[in-house]
Amino acid sequence: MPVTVLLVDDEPLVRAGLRAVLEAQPDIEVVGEAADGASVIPLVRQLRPDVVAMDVRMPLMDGIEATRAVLRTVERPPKIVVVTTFENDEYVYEALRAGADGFLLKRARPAEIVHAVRLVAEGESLLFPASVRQLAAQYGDEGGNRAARAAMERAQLTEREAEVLRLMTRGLSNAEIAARLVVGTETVKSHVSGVLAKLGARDRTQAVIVAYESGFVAPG
Amino acid sequence: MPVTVLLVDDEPLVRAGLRAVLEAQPDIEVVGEAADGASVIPLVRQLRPDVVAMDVRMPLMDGIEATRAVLRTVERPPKIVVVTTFENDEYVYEALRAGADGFLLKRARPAEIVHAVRLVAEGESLLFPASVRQLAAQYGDEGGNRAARAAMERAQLTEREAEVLRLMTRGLSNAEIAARLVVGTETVKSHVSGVLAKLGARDRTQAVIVAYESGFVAPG
DNA sequence: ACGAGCCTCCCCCGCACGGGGGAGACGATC
DNA sequence: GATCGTCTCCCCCGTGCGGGGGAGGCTCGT
Repeated sequence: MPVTVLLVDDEPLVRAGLRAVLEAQPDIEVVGEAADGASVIPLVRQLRPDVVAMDVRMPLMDGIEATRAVLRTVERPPKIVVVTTFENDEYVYEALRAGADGFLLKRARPAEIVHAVRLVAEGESLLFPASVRQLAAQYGDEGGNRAARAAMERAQLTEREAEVLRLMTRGLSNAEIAARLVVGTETVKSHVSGVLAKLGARDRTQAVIVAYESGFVAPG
Repeated sequence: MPVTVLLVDDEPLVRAGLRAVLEAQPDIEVVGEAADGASVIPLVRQLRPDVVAMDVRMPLMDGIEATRAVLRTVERPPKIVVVTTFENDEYVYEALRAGADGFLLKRARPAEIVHAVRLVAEGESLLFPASVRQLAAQYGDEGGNRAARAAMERAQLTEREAEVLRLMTRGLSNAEIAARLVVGTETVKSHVSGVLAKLGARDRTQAVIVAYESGFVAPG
């Protein structure tokens, strides 16, 4: 069975572009389109797509609220890929926090867009795909994954969270961090959860990766 | 209660040096010395030290075998710090695989030696301590943790293990790696275990750290 | 023909991890 | 005084993770 996709973008041109790219694939099928976030939920219920490609900046209801709404109200919700123009779009981060499964740059090459859709359909996170890394390098990012760096910058970790993250990047367990900071393990878990949520990471390993990619810690 | 330490080194001079450094601390007590690996086990049973500072290169029984023997035959075994002269001592890696809790360079500054003993006594791993990082940088290591790099070089990962590690550094879970490589999750677990053992890492997070520190993967 | 190494998959098991809640204390801000 | 954010700690709960075994098939080299 093909991967079914619902496109959500206020610009018809973008929708057409995405449709052309995706429909060129035999295993991907665009089952619907929406021009604003408000019409997403009924369409999702009706069409039950595997993946929703959602613009972040839209009139009426933006991609963040739409993502939240879909995940909250639809059972067995689709995977949501946030589509954006800029790496440094602060809305992307909010959308990821809201539960989106990844993000996609509009200027990405067709093959990368297709790849991204397939990956999230398989249930993978798109926070650190090789394609994004290459893309970042391609557009003149010298050292450090721009996406990861943006995630860190806008994460606004508290002092304590930053300290916990630093210890995570040293390979310490929650219990070890607790001992080091002279607090309870529950407290550390609390901070770790905050770090994961703010970085859009699924587990401590991904958080450490973001830390390295963003330059929060430097190897060597 | 103070941290009790057993010194194991064939050179009396080194033992004296370690003793002098450690005994200068009010919370650390050297409870015994051994000149070779063979006499370690009875001494550990008798003295029940918190930490054993063990040379890797010794006559009769080297630090690797001694480490293995202690961990296998003694219940509630002490923490074991492997003492070595060179970062690139291949025996160190073997000792870590055998279950040692960390390693220590003989040319480390006294404060760092003391720090290391305290840390392992607290139950922390000494694979990635800041002191070692600083030390590596101090001795002209440009970019990349020398210890981590040495670990990677001598790990001799198989092709499959290297591929799995690469996917780990992209933040993928075992199930996701399995899907990507089209194998079972049990297979992935098997490879992950191999990677962890060979790198001397406790969990996938530490493995990813070693990968970054060694230059196995480069951020950006 | 035999062993060595690698890849593959299986079992059982304990536990750290992370999600989802809630809650009290403190300081800053309004 | 009230509100907000931070830090601290607590509960329950599911599961991914990693250790410990084992085992079969494969290729390669002797």
